Amino acid sequence: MSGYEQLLQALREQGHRLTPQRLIVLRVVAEGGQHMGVDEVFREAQAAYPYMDLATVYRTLRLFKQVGLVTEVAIGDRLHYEVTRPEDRHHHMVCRVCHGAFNLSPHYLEEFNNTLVNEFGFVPDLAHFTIAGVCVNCRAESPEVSASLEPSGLVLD
Amino acid sequence: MSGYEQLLQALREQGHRLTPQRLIVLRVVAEGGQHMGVDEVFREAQAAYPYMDLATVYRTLRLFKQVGLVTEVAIGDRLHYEVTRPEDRHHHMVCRVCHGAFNLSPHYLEEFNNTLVNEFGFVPDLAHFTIAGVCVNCRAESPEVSASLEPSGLVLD
DNA sequence: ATTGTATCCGCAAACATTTGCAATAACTGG
DNA sequence: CCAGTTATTGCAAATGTTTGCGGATACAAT
Repeated sequence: MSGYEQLLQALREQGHRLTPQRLIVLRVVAEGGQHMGVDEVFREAQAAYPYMDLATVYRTLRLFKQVGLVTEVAIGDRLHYEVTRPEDRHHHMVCRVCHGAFNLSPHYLEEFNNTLVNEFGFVPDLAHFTIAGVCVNCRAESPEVSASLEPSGLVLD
Repeated sequence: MSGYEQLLQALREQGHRLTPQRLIVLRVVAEGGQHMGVDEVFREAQAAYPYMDLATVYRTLRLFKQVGLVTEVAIGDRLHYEVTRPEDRHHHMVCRVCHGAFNLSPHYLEEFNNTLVNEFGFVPDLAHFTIAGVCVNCRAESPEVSASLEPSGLVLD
């Protein structure tokens, strides 16, 4: 058993089945490198297996996300996916001006996490999350942007 | 000029027009009290003005969100809206088990905000944001939930 | 008031995502 | 290795959301 099958074994332990379609989707997302949109995943998956259905891609990505195999990132109102690598857990800072994505070490959220647990007994899902804002570069180029726009809400499922 | 028109004046200052449809949508969201879904807003708005169109509701809510008049909250994968009241800014903690929504004072995020600005020059949109997790009650009832599920990603636009 | 102009609306069509269902195939236990 | 059980798939239809466009209308300037 090599490559991604190892990852997928985690699925079986949660009562899910290891199908060729799922293997394909995971490989596509993994090899896609950069964050991939649903349509991109579908195209590549279909190339590898012509009968692949869009609904299957949606269902598979949702499953992977629930199980934690992939991480969902919203970049410029489109959803993207990347495989979750336990060794380099990180959060994303996405610039709403240039749509650039930056990584953020989990360390910065630990304190916040502890506060919520201690004060409210609320255990937040902080494993991978994305935070919108304006990056240094874009602030430098157009200083008014960061002040003018009322920020949109931060959302998760 | 009474009530919500005052709020809507902010629109005009940003070059948008103050239409009766927008007035209605804002009033519906405001009087809806609790976070309202798109369909609920549509139904009530249509009751007040039969020609109201779903597309208009979508467009209006998107505009209001951009301008900061309303805040978008994701509760159990459905989007909900509430009017932004400058006096009681707060964040949301949404339980992924019971879908209950709890308010969180901005105070808890200040430190985090400062860290991002100082360390990375990244100015996050933290005005209203939602964080998923498991609340005290649900943790008490089914202790395994909070541990078993790999959390889903946190997402924003 | 009247007119001009760009925004906005309502409608319909496009696009995106989810769901129901019957057939298929993965896993389990014998 | 085989049969039974149940999750999963592919397809099609339902549902949710966005977009194009011509006509309507809010706002500004006369």
